Amino acid sequence: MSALSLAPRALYEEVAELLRQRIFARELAPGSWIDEMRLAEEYGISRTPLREALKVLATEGLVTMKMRRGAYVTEVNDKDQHDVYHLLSLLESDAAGVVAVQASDAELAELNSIHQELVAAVVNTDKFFAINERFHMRLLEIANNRWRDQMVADLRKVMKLNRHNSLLKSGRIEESLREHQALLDALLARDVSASVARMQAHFANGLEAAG
Amino acid sequence: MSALSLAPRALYEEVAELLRQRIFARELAPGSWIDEMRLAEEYGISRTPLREALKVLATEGLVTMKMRRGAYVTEVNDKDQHDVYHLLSLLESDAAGVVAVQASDAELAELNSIHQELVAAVVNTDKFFAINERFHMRLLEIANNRWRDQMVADLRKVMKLNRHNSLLKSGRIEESLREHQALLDALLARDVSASVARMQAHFANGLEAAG
DNA sequence: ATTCATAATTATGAATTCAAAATACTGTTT
DNA sequence: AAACAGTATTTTGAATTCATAATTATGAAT
Repeated sequence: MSALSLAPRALYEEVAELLRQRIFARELAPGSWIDEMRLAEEYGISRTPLREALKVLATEGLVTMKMRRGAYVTEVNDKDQHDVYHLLSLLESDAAGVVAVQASDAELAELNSIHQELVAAVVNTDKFFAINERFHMRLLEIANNRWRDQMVADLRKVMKLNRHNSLLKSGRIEESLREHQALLDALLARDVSASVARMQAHFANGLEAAG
Repeated sequence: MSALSLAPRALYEEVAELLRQRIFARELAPGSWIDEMRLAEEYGISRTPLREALKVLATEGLVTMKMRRGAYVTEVNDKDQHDVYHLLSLLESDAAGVVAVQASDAELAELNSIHQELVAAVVNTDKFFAINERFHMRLLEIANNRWRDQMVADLRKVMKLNRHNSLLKSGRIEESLREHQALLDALLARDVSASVARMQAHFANGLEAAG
């Protein structure tokens, strides 16, 4: 009904983001059919940009196109969940190794400062999650590989499809904090293999918690 | 002009594949503008499925969409080349480790038999390349992670954008064969860390050759 | 001749229209 | 009541049309 805000991004990008949010919120449930006409009308747009957005989501893996029967929200089973998590662990721990070697002192100091924020936010779960996310993202940025950034972003999106989506269980805050501290120590010591190992351990524990 | 063959795949997929081939063949050169109307007319289709295909390629990283000025073939600089290669090495060496653990004896035997074909094809460069590709692909399949398969496929596409695109220089055939042999030995011994290391070495040498 | 303003052209982004396939519905037969 | 055939409706996929932004061409002024 209501028109979308004037887009600095292309309309199909805007729509893709809206659909992602609805998929992550499970408003569009895994396995369910996506009603193009209904959504186009709801957003007050034509099917054309909506279908373009669906094709983008299909390439990202969030949506599955079935020939002559439209788009469906991808169902992510336990094995998929495990496989994706494995790749995230691989990519992010490699990034940690790169950061240990390549980061400037200023960049390491910045990671350290984000970590201090994390320590301070230990009482506030939501804030902790947000800062934790920022720490991981900033580490990736510092590792400076836009292709990995893209892949990690896509994989994290897929992880969000799962009900047990959080990469960080609320019961593990203190434990997670210790793991972060260990990672940071390794980074500041510029110890590559230790940095990789600490990040791997962080992920290994996270998966266990996620079941 | 001439219509496309009746598609078992969706038309936009078909078109995406045709465009990929033209991009890899540098008929559509890096940095160049993609003329929608011209291509649509050439393929005898409308702009609609062509534009859908372009959005898919944009999500894959082969094409860059510029707001209100259309699609451009992505330019891959030396750093991109290096970054992508790094990720391929990471993903495929991890896959080798997984295969060392998880593969059945029959699957390892199959890899061994492909390797024997490789040995036999050492005199025929084109054949060697093809079999080498098959070895890598089969190893990934055995590692059994469809998300990694997709990522590796996309990264290999990006590698092809570069002029020095081959993952295997012709001067390195014998050397490459020795690396494969070492990898296979590690796999057959089910030695995970050795398998990972051998695959990493294989990639490290390949990049050096690629300059 | 060069710069600038304006008009004409072209290309993009998105809506609309259309054809064909898939699905749902209806009524009949057993 | 269940199964089926045939029809109507819905939905997809793709072509066409349309509005607007960007580019190019034209011409006037310096």
